[in-house]
Formats: sequence, structure tokens, C-alpha cells
Amino acid sequence: MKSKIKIILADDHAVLRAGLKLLLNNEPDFIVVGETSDGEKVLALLEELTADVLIIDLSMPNMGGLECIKEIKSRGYPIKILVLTMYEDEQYIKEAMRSGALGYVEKHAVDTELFIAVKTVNMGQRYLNPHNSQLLLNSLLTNTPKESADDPYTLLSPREREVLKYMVRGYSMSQTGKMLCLSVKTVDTYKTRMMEKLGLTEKSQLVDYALKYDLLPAKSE
Amino acid sequence: MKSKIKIILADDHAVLRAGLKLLLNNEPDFIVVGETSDGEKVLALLEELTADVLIIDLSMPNMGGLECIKEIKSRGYPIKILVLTMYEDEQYIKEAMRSGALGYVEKHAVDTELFIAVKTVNMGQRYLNPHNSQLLLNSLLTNTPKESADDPYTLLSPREREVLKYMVRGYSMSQTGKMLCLSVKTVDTYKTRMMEKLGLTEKSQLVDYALKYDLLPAKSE
DNA sequence: ATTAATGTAAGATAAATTCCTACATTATGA
DNA sequence: TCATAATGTAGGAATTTATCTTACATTAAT
Repeated sequence: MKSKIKIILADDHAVLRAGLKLLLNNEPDFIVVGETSDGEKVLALLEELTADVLIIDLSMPNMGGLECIKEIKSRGYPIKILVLTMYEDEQYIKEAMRSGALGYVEKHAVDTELFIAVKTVNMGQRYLNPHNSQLLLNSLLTNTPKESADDPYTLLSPREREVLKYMVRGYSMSQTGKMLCLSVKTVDTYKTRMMEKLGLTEKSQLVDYALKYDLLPAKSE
Repeated sequence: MKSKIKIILADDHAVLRAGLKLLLNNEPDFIVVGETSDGEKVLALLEELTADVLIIDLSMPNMGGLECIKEIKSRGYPIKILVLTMYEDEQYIKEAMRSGALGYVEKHAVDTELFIAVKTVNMGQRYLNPHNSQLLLNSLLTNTPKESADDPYTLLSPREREVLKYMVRGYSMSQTGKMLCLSVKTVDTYKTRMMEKLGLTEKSQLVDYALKYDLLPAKSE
């Protein structure tokens, strides 16, 4: 009988950590040997015990996940690192992978994907979320530090973004035009171009897009 | 032997949900009878099954937690609502409590606190994170004894809110009409009535209003 | 039982959007 | 560096949408 994969959990949400621990311990192949909510304490833990895989959240107090990963690598611990986070921000993933993480799983993922990811990185192989792997591998390999493929700050021109912000807030084209001292026609052009660039056909999709990229103002109380 | 407390889980992070489910099911007093990652599906679930407590995350796709809570209340489901979130933003907590949540637990909390919270709200009593309870109780009691005068759930009719949601998401009147199987004219009437009720003159003000009251869907990653 | 609110919708008119085209002015890549 | 793509700007005509007004049946409330 082969031995279980020893896991350390690092996530600052205690109740979720507890659930995750149970989830993993419930599987015959895994055993959680340590857990912590704090980046610095991860390093302390590694002094005390050995484990095969570290499942780490990028956002933790004291020492962020990224920093922690770098430190682990620079100290030469042989532990495999699997990043578990809710951001699917490509920037973060790339940074984490470059820093020495072997794999990346979103919190949105289901349990089975987590299990597979743990096993994969435990074998020393990379694991990337299927959704991101294509893009990521490309951008990791080509080493182009450009932002995510549909990021508004790379895809849309400044003026277009400006117009977008007004439009999605319910301003009509003419109103937007007035706000920005542009002809309605110009606003129209921007809108058309944005739709083309983003491959959209409905105004509501533009709103979705703006929502996705936080282009709407924060809730004002 | 008294029956277990039936729980529905609503959190968009599947792997965490799985852990949480195991954590709760592991306790003799609880049983998770349903789970979902989506605000709208919470409502669908409530149609299908009955449960005692809904544990809900505030940030979910399609329909944010706040909106979802309000809708549950407006539909009159007797389920007790416990908010589980990582934000310790007082504003959010207040809003959630005002909207009808009975309790609030941070994801940072340990499992035992979660258990206590579930039991507390199940009895119909409020549960507030010890850290926040002081502040909150105060501001809940002093600052807002009344439903805020322009709350959409007191001012607007259900159908009006429905229409509003589509309109502010960039759907045209005709599109909204199609979505809701209404004549454009009917949609028009609702819009006009809402504007009158709220004393607004511009569509953009409607969007602001929706933004203020979380009537837009949460950012979908 | 009468009024107020709600859910529904049509017609005529006014306004906004769409589609196509156009043209300087930068960037930018070959 | 020279062609080409991207950007910022806008007009006209055709079409779609929105607005304003009015209407009516059904509940909810007083």
C-alpha cells in the first residue's frame, strides 16, 4: 500500500480550511498534515514537518501567497506548490507559476479537479486549470507580459473606454456625446468599434463586459 | 432524537462548498440538503425543497447575495438566512441584515463558530460575529430604525423591479419585453411609473439607483 | 365599497440608434 | 521609412426605440 500524499493547507479562511481538510482527508490518497492561515507560518511549518504538497491561497495576511512561494523556493524546500485561489486573474497565475508554483486551481473548481491537481503536482508535473491552460501556456512561453486577451485596458482605446463608461451607466449616445463634448456620431462610432473588437452584438453584453471589468462606479451609499 | 437542521449552501466556489458540506454533514446536528453556486438557483432550490437555514455568500454570479436575500424575503420563504462571506465590510453586513439575514459569519471564522451561528439563526435569533456585533447592533438600532425610505423592495412592485433589472443591464425596452413576455408598451409603463415613484428623469439615474441597491448582477469572473 | 396600486397594452409622435461612409492624425510593424 | 493599422472625429439616411397619453381589469388597502 503506497503512502498517502501529505498536504499542508494555507488559507486564511479558517472555516473553509476546515472543510477542505475534511474533504481531502476523506480521500484515501491524501492526508492533511498541517494547516495555517498565515504566510509566515507556512515557512515555520516547513521547518517542523515535511509534506509533499502545499495548497496555498494567494491572499493571506502577513506574507502574501506570492511572496511566500518565492521564499519557499529560495530556501530550497522540495515541496510542490499548488495555488488555490478565487482570482482567475491571469496576471496572478503567471506570477505564481514563475515564482515556483507547479499548479493552479480556482476555488470555483469542483473537488475532483482539486484531487487531480494535487496528484498531478505531486508527481512534479504542472497542473493548470483547463480554462486557463491554453492562454497561459502560450503567454508563459512566449513571455509576452501583456494583459489578458480581452482586458479593456489593452483592447479598448482610452477614448473608447471613456465612452463605454457612460454608455453602460445608462447614458444615451447623445447624452454621452454631451458629457464628452463629442458628436453623437462619434460616440456611435466608438460604440460600433468596441462591439466589433469585443465581438458583441448587444448593448447588454457591453454592460456585462463593463461589469466584468469593474468599469462601473462603486455602489454609492 | 430531534431532527437535524436542514441546510442549503450557496457559494460560488465549488471546492469550498464541497468542503463546507462535508464539514457540516460531519456534525450530528446538521444536514446539507441542497447547494448551488448561483443566486438565481437559490430561488429555484427553494421552490423544490424546504430547509431550515440558508448559508449564503454575498458574492455570487447572476444574482448577488444581497439581491437574493431580498428576493427570498419578498417571496416570503420562512428560511433563516446566515451570511457567510469574506468581507468584513460593515456596510455589507448592515445591508444584509436589513435585507433579512439573521446572522453573519466570516469565512475567517473557525468551524465551531459556524456551527453555533447555524444553531442560533435556526432558533430564529440573530447571530453576529463577536467582532462586529458591538458596532453593528448600535448602528442597526440607532442609525436605521426604519426601512430606508427609497428601498426598492418597499417602493417598487415586483414586476417593476423585474423590468428595472433588465433595463439597467442594457436591455432595450423591446428586448426586456421579449425577456419577460410583455409588450413593449407594458415595459414602458413600468419604466415611467418607476421614474415617477423615484422622482427621476434620466435613465442613468435609474442605473445609479440599481447600483445603489445592488440590483445589478455580481461581477462574473 | 370606494380608492389606490398593480399588471397589462395600444396609437401617435418625437427621439435615438444603426449602418455606411469619410478623413485627418498618430502608431507601428516590415 | 513607408505602408498599414489604429485612433479620434463626424455627416446623412433609414430604421428602431422611446415617450406621452390614454385605457382597462384585477387586487390590495382603507
